[in-house]
Amino acid sequence: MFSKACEYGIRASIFIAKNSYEGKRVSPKEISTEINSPQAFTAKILQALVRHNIINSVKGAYGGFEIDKKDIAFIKLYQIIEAIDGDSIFTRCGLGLDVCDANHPCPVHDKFKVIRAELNDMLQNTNLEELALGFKSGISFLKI
Amino acid sequence: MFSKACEYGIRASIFIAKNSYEGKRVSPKEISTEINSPQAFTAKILQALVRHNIINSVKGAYGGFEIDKKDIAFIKLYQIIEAIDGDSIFTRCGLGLDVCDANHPCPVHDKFKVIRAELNDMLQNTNLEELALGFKSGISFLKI
DNA sequence: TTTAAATAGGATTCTTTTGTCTTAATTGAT
DNA sequence: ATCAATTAAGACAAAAGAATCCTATTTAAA
Repeated sequence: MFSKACEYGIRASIFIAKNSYEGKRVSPKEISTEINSPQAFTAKILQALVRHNIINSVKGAYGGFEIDKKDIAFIKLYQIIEAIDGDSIFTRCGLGLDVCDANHPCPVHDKFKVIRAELNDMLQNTNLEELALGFKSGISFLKI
Repeated sequence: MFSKACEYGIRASIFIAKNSYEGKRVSPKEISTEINSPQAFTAKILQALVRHNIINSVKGAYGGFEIDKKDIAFIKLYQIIEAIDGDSIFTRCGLGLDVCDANHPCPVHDKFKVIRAELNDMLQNTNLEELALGFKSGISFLKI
C-alpha cells in the first residue's frame, strides 16, 4: 500500500509524538531501535519530515527530534504520507492509465473511486494524537 | 496500490475477455499495442495468468490467448491480483509490522482493517464480464 | 574557544521491480 | 515432413526503491 519509507515515517512520527508528550527529544538511533527500522534510512526520512514542517529537529548536543505538543492533534496521517510518498496513491489511476477521469475512465474507475475516497477520508481524519496515545498507553505497538 | 505487472495483467485480461466474446484469439503483440504496455514484459505476465488457469494460451500458428466465454463472468478481479502480486496487499500490516493482529495491533490496525475489508469486498465482487462489457461498449478505456 | 554530541546531506551500494533479448518448443497448414 | 507462426522460458539490462557510509555543519556545555 505505502512505501517502506512511508511506513517507517509514520511509525517514527508516532514514536516522536509519544516522547514529545513526555517532554523528551529522541535521536534517530533511539527511534530506529524502538520502531525496528534501519537507522540511516530512517534518519533520511526524518529529514524529509522536518523539511515538510511535520516534525522539528534540534541540532547539536542535547538535540534530537520532537513535535510541538500543541500541534500533535492537528497532524493528520494524510500529511505524513503526502510528505514522503507524494499524492500518487490518492490520484493515480488504479490500472495505471495516464489519463483516467469521469470522461475517459478505466474499467474500474468508479469502483476504485469509492475505495480511494474512503481511504482518503480515513487518513484525513486520523491524527497523530490518537495514534500516539494508543501507543503510549500500551494498546498498540510499533515493532515486531 | 498494485504493481505495474498487476495493472498490465488486469488490463490484458479485460482485453482478452472482450476479444473472446467476439470469438477472437489475441497475441501479446496486439495486446500490448491495445493496452499500451511493454510487449515482452506483458508476455511474461500472460504466462503467469496461464499458469494460474485464469486465461488459456494456444500455441503454434493461429494461436494466441483467450478465455472460455462461459468462465468470464466467474473470474474475479481478486484472482488476477492474487495470481500476480500475491495476497500481501490483503494481509500485510499497513505500517509494515511483521506481527500485527487484534492481540498485538499497530496503531492503525483497526482503521486499516475497515479499508482493506472494503477493498477486498470490491475485488471479490467485481468480475471480468462487467469490466469487459464496459470496455466493449466504449464506456471505458484501456489505454492513454 | 574548544570539544563532544547531534542533525544534514551527498555518494555509494544492495535489492527488487520493470523491461528486453535470444533461443527453444509447439502446432496448424501446405 | 517441412515451414511459418506462435507461445514458453531463461538470461540479461536498466531503473527504482531501500539501505549504508562518510563527511559536513550546528550547538550546548565545560
